[in-house]
Amino acid sequence: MNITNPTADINKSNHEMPDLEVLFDLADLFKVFGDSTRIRIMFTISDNEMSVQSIADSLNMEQSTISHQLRVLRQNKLVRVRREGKQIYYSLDDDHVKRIIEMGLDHVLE
Amino acid sequence: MNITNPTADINKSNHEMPDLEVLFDLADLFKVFGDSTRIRIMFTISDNEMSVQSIADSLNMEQSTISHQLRVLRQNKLVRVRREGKQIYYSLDDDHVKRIIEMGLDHVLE
DNA sequence: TTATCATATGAACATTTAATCATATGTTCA
DNA sequence: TGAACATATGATTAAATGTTCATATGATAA
Repeated sequence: MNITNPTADINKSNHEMPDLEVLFDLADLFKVFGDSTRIRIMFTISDNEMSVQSIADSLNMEQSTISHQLRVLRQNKLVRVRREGKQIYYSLDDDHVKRIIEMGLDHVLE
Repeated sequence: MNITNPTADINKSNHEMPDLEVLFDLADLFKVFGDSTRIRIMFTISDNEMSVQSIADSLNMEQSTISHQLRVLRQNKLVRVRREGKQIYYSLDDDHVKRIIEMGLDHVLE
C-alpha cells in the first residue's frame, strides 16, 4: 500500500502501487461497470445520445430504474447530459469509456 | 456519436449490441475489478508472483480474506496459480488484466 | 505415522446495492 | 395559470457481497 518509507527501497517493482485512495477510486470506477443494467445502458447510448424514456423502452425496464442508474453514471462522469425541452439526452462521455468496455469484452470473448 | 443535431437522424449503429449473456459476463468481469481488496491483490502480484500469506502480510489482512478473494480471481481466470511445496504462488494471468487496470487508472487519474 | 505449516472453505453476520413504488421537480403549451 | 409530460429522487425491500471465525484439506518433515 502507500508506503512512503524512505528507507525501504527494496521495492523492485516496475509498477508503483498507487495510493490507497486511488485504489479505492479505481475499484469504485469498476464497480460502476459491474452491473448489467448499467452496461446495457452504456451500449445503448454508445452510438447515439438517447432520452431516458427511450433507453428504458429499448431495454424494457422502468424509467425509474434507468434514471437511478444514469445518476450513477453521471456521478462517475461516464455520460454526458443534454437537455432539450422536456427530454434529457444521455450519451457516453468519451471514447475512454468505450475502450474500457472493449478491453473487458476482449477478455470475456476470448 | 454525440450527435447534437436533433433533427431527423438515422439511427445507424456502428457497434452491435452483444448478446444479453455476454453483457452479463462482462458485468461480472468488471464486478471482480470492483473491489478494493481484489484490486490491491492484483497490484501486489502484478510484478512478482507471491504466496497467499505474503500477500496477506503485505496488505495487512487476514489470510482467509485473501484466500477468499483469490478464489474469485481464480474463477475469473485473472490469476495464475503455482504450487511449490506447501506454498501456493499467485501471479496475474496476463497483460490483459494489467491493461484493463491501466485503462481504469487513466480515467481515475485524469 | 503424527505434528506442523500453508491454504481453502463453510457458515454467520453486517453492509451494500438494485429494483420498485410513490411522489417531487422541472418543462412545455393551451 | 394549470394540465400533461419527462425525468429525478426518497423510502422500502430483497438479494448480493465481503469479512471473520472456525475448521477442513493438503503438503512436508521428523
